[in-house]
Amino acid sequence: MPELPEVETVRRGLEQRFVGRRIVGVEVGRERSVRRTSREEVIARLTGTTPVAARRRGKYLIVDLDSGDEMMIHLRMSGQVLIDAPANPRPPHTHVVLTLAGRPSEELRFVDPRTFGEVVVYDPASASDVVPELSRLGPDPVTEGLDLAQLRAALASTARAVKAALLDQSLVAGIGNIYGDEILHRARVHPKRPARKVSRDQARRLHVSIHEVLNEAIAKGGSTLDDAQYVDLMGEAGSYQENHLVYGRAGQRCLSCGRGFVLSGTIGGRTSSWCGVCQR
DNA sequence: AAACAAACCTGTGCGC
DNA sequence: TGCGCACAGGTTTGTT
Repeated sequence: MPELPEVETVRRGLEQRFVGRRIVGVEVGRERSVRRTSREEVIARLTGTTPVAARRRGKYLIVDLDSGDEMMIHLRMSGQVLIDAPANPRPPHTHVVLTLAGRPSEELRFVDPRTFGEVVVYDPASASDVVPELSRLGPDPVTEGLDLAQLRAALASTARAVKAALLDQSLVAGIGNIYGDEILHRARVHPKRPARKVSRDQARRLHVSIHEVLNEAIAKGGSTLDDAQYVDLMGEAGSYQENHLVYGRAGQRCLSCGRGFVLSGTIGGRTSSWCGVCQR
C-alpha cells in the first residue's frame, strides 16, 4: 500500500502529534507485528521513553527516542499508524498500542490486517544486524536528493526493465507500484524499456518526473484507493488518486494524449499500466 | 544477472 | 445470497 508520499504524510503526522509525548504504556497484541525482536523487548525499550524526532528513508519510518534507541516502522501492504483517544474503540487488527502522556491522553495505534508490516525497537549501534535493509537503501529522492548523474548511474547498472529498476529500493528508495507507473507515464518512457537503454533525454525526464510526482503526491497527502487502506494519522484519506493518469486505468483512454489507451501487463512481477501511444 | 514463483496474511471484488 | 478464485500499495528468499 504505502509508498514514499504516504509514508511521508504519516511521518509528518508523527512529528506533529507523537514527537515530544512520553510513552507511558505499551501493549503488543499480535507478536507477529514485532517478530524481528519480541514483545518483551519492544515493551522494555519503549516504556518511559519520549520520541524526539520522526524521520523517513524510502518507505521506512524511523523514530528517534530520548533513550538513544530507534523505532523502525514499516507499513508494508496494509499497515496504518493512527492516533486516537483511548475511549474510542480500537479498529480490528490493532496490534501495537502506545499510550501517550498528556491531557487528554492519546493512543498511537499500529493497525495491520495482513501483518506484513512491523515495528522494531533497537540500539542504533546494532542497526546493521537488526535492520540490515536500511543500509541497503538507495538515495531517497525527497530527503536526500537524487541528482541526474545518480539516476543515470542507477539505470545503467541493470539490464532489467526500467520499471523494475525504479522499484528496486537499493537503486532509489521510496518508489512503489503506483508512483512507478505514474512517473514513467509523465516521463513518457515505456516501462519495459531496459533500464540500461534509457536515453539521456529520457533519463532527464524521469529525473524531473520522479521529483514532481512524489512532491505533488506528498502535497495531496498521498493516494487513498477504493479500499481506503491508506489514511494518515488522523484517519484522513489522501487525494492524489484523483491525479493518477495510468495506475488503475487499464483499458481506458489515455488522459494525456487522448488517442492511446492504457495498456497493462506484468513487469518485474508487478502489474503495470502505461499508454501505448505516449510512452516509448 | 535476471526472471519467476512462492512466501508472509487478510480482505475485497467479481463471476457464476 | 453464497462460494471460489484472483488479486492487492511490499519485500525477502529460493529456484531456474
